[in-house]
Amino acid sequence: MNKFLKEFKDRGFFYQCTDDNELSYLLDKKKIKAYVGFDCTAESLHVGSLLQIMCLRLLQKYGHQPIVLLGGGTTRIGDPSGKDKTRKILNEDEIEKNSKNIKKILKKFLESEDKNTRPIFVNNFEWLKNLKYISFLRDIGKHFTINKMLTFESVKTRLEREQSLSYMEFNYMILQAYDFLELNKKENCLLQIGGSDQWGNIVNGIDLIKKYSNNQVYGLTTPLITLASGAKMGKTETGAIWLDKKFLSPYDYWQFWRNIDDRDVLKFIKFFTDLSIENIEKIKHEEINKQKIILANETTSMLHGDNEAKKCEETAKKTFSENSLGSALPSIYVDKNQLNNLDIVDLVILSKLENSKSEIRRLIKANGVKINNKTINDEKLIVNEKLFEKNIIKLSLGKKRHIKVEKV
RNA sequence: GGAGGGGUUCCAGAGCGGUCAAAUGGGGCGGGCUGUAAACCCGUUGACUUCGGUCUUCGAAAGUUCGAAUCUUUCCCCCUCCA
Repeated sequence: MNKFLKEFKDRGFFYQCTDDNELSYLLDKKKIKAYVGFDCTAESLHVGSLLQIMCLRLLQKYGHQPIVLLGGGTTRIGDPSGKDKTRKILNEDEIEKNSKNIKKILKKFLESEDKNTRPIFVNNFEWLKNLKYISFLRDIGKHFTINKMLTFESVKTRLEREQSLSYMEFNYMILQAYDFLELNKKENCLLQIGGSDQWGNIVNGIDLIKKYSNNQVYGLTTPLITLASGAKMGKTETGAIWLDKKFLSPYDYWQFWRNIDDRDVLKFIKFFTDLSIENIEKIKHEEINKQKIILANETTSMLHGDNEAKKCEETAKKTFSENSLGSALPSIYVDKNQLNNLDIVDLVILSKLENSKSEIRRLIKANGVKINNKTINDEKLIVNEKLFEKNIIKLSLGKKRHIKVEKV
């Protein structure tokens, strides 16, 4: 088997392929270009997209060139796959802003000195915006049959549940197929990789290319990742695990990985780090918490850099083992003039760790709020100078939520 | 087109005129145990509060009543069966 494909499988990335053997043969024979599409529905990607990013890194490792397709055009339509409702349509400015920011994030993972593996960024709005309806129907539309389109999972479920599917959304799969065709023509892209929910869309593109230009291209999908607890990857109770530090601090990102369920750790090390399979075999025998720290360090340094990852580890050690403060712990700032006018409940509100005063009062009653590691029992405690140590307060909610309060 | 069943707090799901901010389970949060894990145990889980209470919630609106999640009317949405 081709080496890339072998590692792809060894790491657990593999779910389905349109033609295993042929693809393996092709990859042995030449360096190819392969693409993954990213939605621009939010300003940042979250860890739910991380597996796809890792796929592209793996391609680079074996000398292939990744194409990143930003869905600036298709996001204007909205992918109905896996959704039971039409989602709200974003306006053009938002989509533009999102695609720029997403590109910035992806660069952190994919930037390369080698021009043969340097990522090619494209935005499908470039070609979708100029489509002429009549000629599009004649050239592209004729290759699609409604009969077949109706059998696709995304369409079928909507129809079965009598949830409306607009004609606009119905066209999404055609546009995605067209993207592949366009990339095949422009860049000679031969492979599309995506999550298992994208299978239908990918196959459509392959069929279209076959019919349109008689070229053979391939599709490869990754499994849907579920956590040992049964929850979906990337969404926690407190919110999505964003990749942009504007939305989630490196420290919190590090903590997310540090807190992964025991049963998921090795799987995730394979998924989300660059450590070699042989190396991972050795790590297997390490103590579980050490494994988690490796996972957290590797993932954080890939996104935020080595230095930041080290700071996070150090901060975690200080916070949890030494009851002190580390540099990576997120801070909030309190104006000197506000002191004495602020009670403990207000302070927690300011910290954004909680946003309900009732909840904070409840927490205080349950011994869940600490200042400088001392449990607070008085919900009316006034925040004054005395609480600060060198202009800093360590504010804790429960065992895991900590923040620095700095006086300015 | 005809006949029924239903929309309840984050989710599932009870309540069917006052004792209902609404049973129970799940999830979340806090505490305990531990390893910043899982499992388990305990507590808690609408908002605000001067801790006396106050305000908003049971698909939407209007009504009956001293009093409505519970009754009536209209509307919206889902499900099942028959044609």
